[in-house]
Amino acid sequence: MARAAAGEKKTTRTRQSLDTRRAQLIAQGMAFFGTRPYDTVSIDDIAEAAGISKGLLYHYFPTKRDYYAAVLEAAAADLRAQTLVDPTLAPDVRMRAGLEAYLDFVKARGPAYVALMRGGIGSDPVIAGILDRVRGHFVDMIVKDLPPHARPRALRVLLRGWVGFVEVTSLAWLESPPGTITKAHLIDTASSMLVLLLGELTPAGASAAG
Amino acid sequence: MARAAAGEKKTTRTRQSLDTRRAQLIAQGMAFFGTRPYDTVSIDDIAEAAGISKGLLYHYFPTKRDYYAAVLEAAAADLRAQTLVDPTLAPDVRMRAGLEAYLDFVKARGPAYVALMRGGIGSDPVIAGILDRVRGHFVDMIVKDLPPHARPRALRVLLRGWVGFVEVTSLAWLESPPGTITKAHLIDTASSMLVLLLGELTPAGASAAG
DNA sequence: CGGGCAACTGACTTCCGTTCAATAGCCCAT
DNA sequence: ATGGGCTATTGAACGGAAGTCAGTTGCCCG
Repeated sequence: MARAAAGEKKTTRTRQSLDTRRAQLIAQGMAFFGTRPYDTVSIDDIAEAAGISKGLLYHYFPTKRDYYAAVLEAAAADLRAQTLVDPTLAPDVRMRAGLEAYLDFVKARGPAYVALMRGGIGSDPVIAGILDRVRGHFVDMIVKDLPPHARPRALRVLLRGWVGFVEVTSLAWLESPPGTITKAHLIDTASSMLVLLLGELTPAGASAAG
Repeated sequence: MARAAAGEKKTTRTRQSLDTRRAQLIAQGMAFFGTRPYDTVSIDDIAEAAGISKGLLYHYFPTKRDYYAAVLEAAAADLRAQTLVDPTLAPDVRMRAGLEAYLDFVKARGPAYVALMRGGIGSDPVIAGILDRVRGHFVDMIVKDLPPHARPRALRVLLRGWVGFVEVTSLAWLESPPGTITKAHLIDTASSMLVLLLGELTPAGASAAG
């Protein structure tokens, strides 16, 4: 109601399309949540940085947690998109290409990626689900190239472990001083590990049968 | 001030030693943070469950985050203690024993362990540091048994990855329907992976020399 | 037994997530 | 072009939770 000293930037109210605004807010969220822990980022911070009122954020996301989940989901989609490789390539070449794309992605996004993918809010089922699906996606990519397996579920557990191996080495690589280990070495080792892991599984060597 | 209707349970105030109370609060925190996400647990909840006033909790921990960190640290110490193995055993036997102890621990603690170790508050350096140190501890255990390596830092990055492999497979195992994969199979595979990983490193095979 | 140290309390402040009635930019029918 | 309506947008208000502090009381030690 204080209409007195208007005329300065009262009419700055710019109406945006739903998708545009949503995209802006998600980008804003990536910047914040990639830098600071969830509970230290306030809705006011985000609203101010985005140049909108706090209320508007709730027009797009029902809750702070939902907002965070949306941001994380976007980051996950980004990762998936960035690690797509030409499906016509031979499986082993494709795997190395995917691995390289993954490492490039991690390096390019740096700490923000680390922060987001480390999980944000532990033990929230929705959040954990998003991260699980990212790992599941990579497992799918690998399984797609494999001949049918006698124990698909066991296979998936172990492949998920391999994805964990890649994740953790990536983070360690990112945080290690330069010269500690090369990207090529990482790709070589991860590839070998996958080959060896699959080799462990296909023969009758797997002891735990029945 | 309002001393009027006293006499009921006003004198319930029991004075505890610092260590006792602290231990109680940490146990209480494990129960809460193992079940619910960080930001849905209020100090009031914990205080009420512990039968103390909110103010007292701040007498022991300067901040909710510090409290959380202390709880996580305790959980980590617990894990370390539970996975100690007889150092006189042969290295390979010791490794399998450690692996088994780890899996037993995960199984026994179940979801609470998962929730805590998944990180609670993403991107908080203190929290991340605690989890990093747990992984580092396991890497230390492995490295201790190894002959000196030409590239110790690269070795540690990859061993850290192996620990990640074990972590992720453990969680996948825990959450998978029974019969998916046996503990013995997991131990076999993880052991093989470690042997193979070390085999990849020792020979001149590592392409990326420097 | 009484004095004092430290555990303990509870009320208070501040800040943050969430709600909602009111407002105003933009598109469309006329 | 214009005015009406749909909805993006606002800002103020509410409840609740983190953190503070001056005061209180259990307990040990002389």
